[in-house]
Amino acid sequence: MLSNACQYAIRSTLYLAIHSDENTRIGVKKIAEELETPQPFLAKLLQQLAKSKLVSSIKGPNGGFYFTEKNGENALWDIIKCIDGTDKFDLCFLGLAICGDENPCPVHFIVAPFKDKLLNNFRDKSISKFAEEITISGRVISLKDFDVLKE
Amino acid sequence: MLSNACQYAIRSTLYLAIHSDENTRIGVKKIAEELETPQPFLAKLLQQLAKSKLVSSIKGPNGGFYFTEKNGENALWDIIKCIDGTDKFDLCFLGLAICGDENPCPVHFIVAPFKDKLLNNFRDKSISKFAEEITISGRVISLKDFDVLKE
DNA sequence: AAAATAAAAGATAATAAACTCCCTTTTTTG
DNA sequence: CAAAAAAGGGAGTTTATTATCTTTTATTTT
Repeated sequence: MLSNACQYAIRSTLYLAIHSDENTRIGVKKIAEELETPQPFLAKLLQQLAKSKLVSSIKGPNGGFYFTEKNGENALWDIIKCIDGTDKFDLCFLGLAICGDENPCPVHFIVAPFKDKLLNNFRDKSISKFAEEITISGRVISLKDFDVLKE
Repeated sequence: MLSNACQYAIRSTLYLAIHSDENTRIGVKKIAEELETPQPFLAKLLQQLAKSKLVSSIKGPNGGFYFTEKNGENALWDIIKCIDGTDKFDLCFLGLAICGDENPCPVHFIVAPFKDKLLNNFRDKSISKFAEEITISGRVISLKDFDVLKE
C-alpha cells in the first residue's frame, strides 16, 4: 500500500520525533542503523522531508536531522503526501478512472468507507501524538535487536 | 494496493461471469477491447486464472474463455491470491516484519481492523454474487464509451 | 485430412521503483 | 584558516513490474 520509501520516511520521522530535539541532532547513519533501512536511500528521503519542513536539519559537524514542536504538528498524512503523493489513495480499487458514488465499480461501496475512515485517522492525529503514544505504550518502529528479544 | 495485473484479472473475471457461459466463449481480443486493457498482457493473466480454475477456457475455433457455475463459487480473494499473492496483505503497514497485536507498530491498531473487515468482504462474497449485483445495479467494470456517456 | 482459429507457453522489451555512488556545499572545531 | 563532519544534489545501477512478440498446441469446420 505504501512504498518502501514512504514506510522508511514515516518510521524515521517518528524516530526523530522521539529521540531528537533542537539541540540533539541525529545523523542519517545513526537513524538508518537504528531503523535498519538502506542508508543512502534514507538520506534522500530525509532531504525530501526537510525540504517540505516535515523534519528539520542542519549541516556541519554536530549537525543532523532533528524534530521541532512545529514539525510535530503535522500528520502522518503529510509525510505520505510528501513521499508517495496522494494520488493512489484517490484511485479506484479496480483501477477505473471513473468510479464514485454515482458510477461505482463492483467493490466501490465495500472499499470506500474503509478508505475514508482510515485516511481520516492519518489526517487527524498529529505526529507528536503518535510519538507520545509510542513512548508510553512501547510501539515498535525498529526491528533492531528483535531476534534477541524473541528468546 | 492491487497491481494492474490483479485489477485486470478481477475485471475480466467479472466480465466473463456476466457475459459468458459453457456455450458462449469469449476470446481475449474481445475481452481486452471491452475492458480497455492491454491484450497480450491480459492473455497471460487469463491463462493464469484458467490454470487455477478460476475461469474456464477451450482452444480452437469458437473457443475462448468462459465462466461456469463452479467458477462462480470462488471469491475475489481467490483471484487476488492467484495473481498478486496474499503476502502484501499480511504485511505490516509500515513494513515491519514483526508487527501484531503483541508487538504493534504505531499504526497497527488503526490499520488492522480495517484490513480484517475489508478482506473478509472479499473472502465471503462469491463471484457469482458480485456478477449478479453488477447486472442488477449497473456497477461499472469497463470504461468503454464512458466519454460518450458523460455528455 | 487440411485450413483456420484461439489458447498456451516461452522469450524478450520497456518502464518504474528501489537503491547506490560521487561530488558539492555548509558549518563547526582545532 | 584548514580539516572534518554532515546534509544537499545529480547521475547511475539494479530489480521488479508491466507489457509485447513469437512459436506451439489443441480444436473445430470444411
